[in-house]
Amino acid sequence: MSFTYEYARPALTTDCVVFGLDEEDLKILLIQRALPPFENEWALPGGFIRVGEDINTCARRELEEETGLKNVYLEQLATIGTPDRDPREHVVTIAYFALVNLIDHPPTAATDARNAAWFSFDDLPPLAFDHEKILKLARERLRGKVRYQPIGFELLPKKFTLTQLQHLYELILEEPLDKRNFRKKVIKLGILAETNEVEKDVARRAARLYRFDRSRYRKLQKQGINFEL
Amino acid sequence: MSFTYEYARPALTTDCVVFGLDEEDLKILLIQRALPPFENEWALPGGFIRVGEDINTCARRELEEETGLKNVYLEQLATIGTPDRDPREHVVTIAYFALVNLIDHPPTAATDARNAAWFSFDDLPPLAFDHEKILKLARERLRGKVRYQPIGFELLPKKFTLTQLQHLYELILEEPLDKRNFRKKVIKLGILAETNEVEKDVARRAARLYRFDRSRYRKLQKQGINFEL
DNA sequence: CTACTTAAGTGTAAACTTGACACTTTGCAA
DNA sequence: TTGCAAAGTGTCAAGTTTACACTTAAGTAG
Repeated sequence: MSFTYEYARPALTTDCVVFGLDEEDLKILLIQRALPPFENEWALPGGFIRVGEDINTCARRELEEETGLKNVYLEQLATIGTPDRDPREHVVTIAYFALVNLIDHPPTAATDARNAAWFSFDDLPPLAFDHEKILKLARERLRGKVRYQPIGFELLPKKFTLTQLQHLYELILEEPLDKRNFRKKVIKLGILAETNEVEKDVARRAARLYRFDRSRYRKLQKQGINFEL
Repeated sequence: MSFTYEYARPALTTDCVVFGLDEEDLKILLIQRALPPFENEWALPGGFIRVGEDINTCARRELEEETGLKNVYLEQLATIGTPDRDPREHVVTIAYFALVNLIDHPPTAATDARNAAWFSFDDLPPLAFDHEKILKLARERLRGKVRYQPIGFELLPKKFTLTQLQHLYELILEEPLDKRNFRKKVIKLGILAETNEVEKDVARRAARLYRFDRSRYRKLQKQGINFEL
């Protein structure tokens, strides 16, 4: 079967930059391509949009098919339509970025048999197409986003310590933050709720666990905050 | 001539929300459709992407073809791909927003023979497709943008008064600002250069004219600012 | 059971920023 | 010359930001 149109059309894809946080680092989820072009090279998960399919649905579908991830936080990043970005033909791609909690979605769960793997942002393999450019764009967006929207719900486990949260911000902003000032500021935002649990299995004083206050978090996500430190 | 593909493809268009500032109001540039669907209705300027054409180039080309505007400030807004947004078939559109100075591009220049016209944002005709939704999205983006990027270069004439600049901010934010505080804040940003000219032909004390310091302006546009008032 | 290690947790003061607020000056026109 | 309309200007109190260091708690090793 084939499809005929009066005018030539570029092909349309979605690609997804998935950020995950583990104990140590901010990571990116990549898949290894099974087919040419760029066979065996690493690439962002993504694929062709089907007619009649909403583009956000497509991004989620491709993500699940290729990496097993679902129900992730997904946001449109940009659309890239440079004519020569795919050697086959003119392919326009809608880039997304996703935030997932690597502790609930550990590397193994996504990796098995699917050839998907998590990479540290600053230890990436060469990437297919212009995916490195898209990845950098996503990285910048994340850095920008953190200044006017709360981030963390999506990347951290349900319960976490203030140190973990600070560490996340330091990874995103790539600068050290002052512990006391960070705590003052983040507590004043009112998005955190103290639990009466503490960390387990640590060879030192255990830190108190917090969780996000979902409704307040969503509200500030809409309103915008001002987070500089 | 026709083009055949193995899989069905959505069509791809660009649409552009053009904001213009005149003495009184923030305006939007619309065109009246010559062909079905939505014949004779008002719509955002835009059209189909050609194979081999970069998408940003397409947005500029369509804007110039339909409205005569060129060399405007253009930024990607979002890509919308709801399958039923066009009654003919699945059309994915890449929405842009543009900022132009209505004093240098007066309505007449764009309107002549082309059926393009400027409308006040809160006095719009019914719009074709989902263009009203796109327009609202652009309006929100503009309101958000103003808080972390300097805006004005693109919308104001070369030389302008502080009152004009304040008026622009009041239009975008839809709230009145305090004159003294506004001036203090905007001057401290360091993006303004005093000229030694004043307004002409006003029946009152003439205000001093300012212009933007281009390099400082661009720098802050990249770095981001924090503008709340 | 003591000492050590490691990170948790906590407060203050100075500098700076924000926000509220009202009167005088200027230039033209009547 | 008087009136009008908008330009232009400063201060103070409240709140925010920033820099900075020691004590507490919990587990581990000797």
